[in-house]
Amino acid sequence: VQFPRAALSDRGRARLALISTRLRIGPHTILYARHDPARYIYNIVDGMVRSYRERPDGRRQVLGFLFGGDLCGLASRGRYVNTGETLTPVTVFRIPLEQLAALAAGDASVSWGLLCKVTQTLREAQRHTLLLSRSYAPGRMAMFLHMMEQTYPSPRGRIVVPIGLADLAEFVELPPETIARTLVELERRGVVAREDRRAYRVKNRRVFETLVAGGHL
Amino acid sequence: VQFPRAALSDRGRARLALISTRLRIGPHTILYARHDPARYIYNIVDGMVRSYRERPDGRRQVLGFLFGGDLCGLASRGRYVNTGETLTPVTVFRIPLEQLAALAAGDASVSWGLLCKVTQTLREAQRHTLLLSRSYAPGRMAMFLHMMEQTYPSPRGRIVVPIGLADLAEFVELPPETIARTLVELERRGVVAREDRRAYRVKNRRVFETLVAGGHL
DNA sequence: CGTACCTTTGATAAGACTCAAGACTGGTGG
DNA sequence: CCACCAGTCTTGAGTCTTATCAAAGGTACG
Repeated sequence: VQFPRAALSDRGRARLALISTRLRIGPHTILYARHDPARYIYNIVDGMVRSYRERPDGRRQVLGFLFGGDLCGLASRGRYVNTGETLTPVTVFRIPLEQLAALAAGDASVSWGLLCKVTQTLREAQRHTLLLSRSYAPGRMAMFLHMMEQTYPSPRGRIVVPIGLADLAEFVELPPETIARTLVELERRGVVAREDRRAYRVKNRRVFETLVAGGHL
Repeated sequence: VQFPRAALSDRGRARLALISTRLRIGPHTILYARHDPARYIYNIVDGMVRSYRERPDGRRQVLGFLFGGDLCGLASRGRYVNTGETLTPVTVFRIPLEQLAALAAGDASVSWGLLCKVTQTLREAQRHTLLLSRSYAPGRMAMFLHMMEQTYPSPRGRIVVPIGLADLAEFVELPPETIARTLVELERRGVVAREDRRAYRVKNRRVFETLVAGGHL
């Protein structure tokens, strides 16, 4: 599937606006929780949200990072399947699920728009799968940076990672120690440079791409 | 998002039937290839399809296994993003993308139906992510069996794995040697038993669940 | 019966995880 | 302005798992 990034019709957009609420939310706030009755879905305008599940051992399994333009709050049989938590300050449109369903059932342009969004989310999920499939830590980190570079564009080749090491660790599914070590290693080898505590720059694009593609240092 | 598994309206279903073609396809056949112009999407009726990408080093990165009821042939900007290949003999509905788009743009029930399918695919992708996030091999294998058990139901607790070791290896992203070793180990510990070359049975459900949940042997 | 492929086993080395301690940061209050 | 504190990040040493290479055992098919 997919599909022109066909915009909503004006009428559809107007109707959506009628039922949705714009909210500003602080960092590290739960938007919705797994197993809770799903009443809203969220369309992110700006900021970074993570979607995760709790594991029996208390650790978190991160399913994805979501950014402006993404939809979150997926549900199955009326319950949220994941938990959504803001990482940075976030602006969202909160859309009541029932009204949305009613709207979408009658307006093809609305359900079409939703379809495009979900499709996009699916592609994100597959990128994440790709990331996890790289078992070599430097490769996985390179892929993460590559992902941030594309998803969260920033001027002049700066790669901004607006989150802490622990959050990052859960996303890439490596212990924080390994992350730190690996970043130091990448820096030592001249592949990337650290501009700022939370910003990097690719110094050797060739080696970087090799790592992303699956090569070893 | 998600959404009653709302059936298509009868009218929508009839229209879909008009434009789609039912095909039977042999095993190990390419349905569609990454980067090719996307002309069709496929609704699987029966059989098993894998969606993958080629890596620069020639190995395959499997994005998912697809079964009856799943939709495949996702595209972006008019090109397939993954390659779809049958593993077993497969029955599919082949639906021309352009006609589908036209239909969905006008018929909310059709685009709604698509939305449900894609949402389901997304959940599958997230299950796969969950699988890969388990870095401990026995845990990953347990999770794979668990997944096959749910997705591909079979009588009396038999877990059928209708594919070869090499294909399996690409899906779970472990070398075939590790798979073999791990399965032998699981058997030796009495967690699962091998009924047949390609069918297993859980012998110790408690330990099995522990592994799925993230515990170690 | 032989051959080709798939699966299993073995030995080795590389890499990642764990636990633990040390450095750094940013923010607080004296 | 400085000292302190809590949290975050980095480094170190050792253990364990897994990847890799190589070869033997099995199986299916001609």
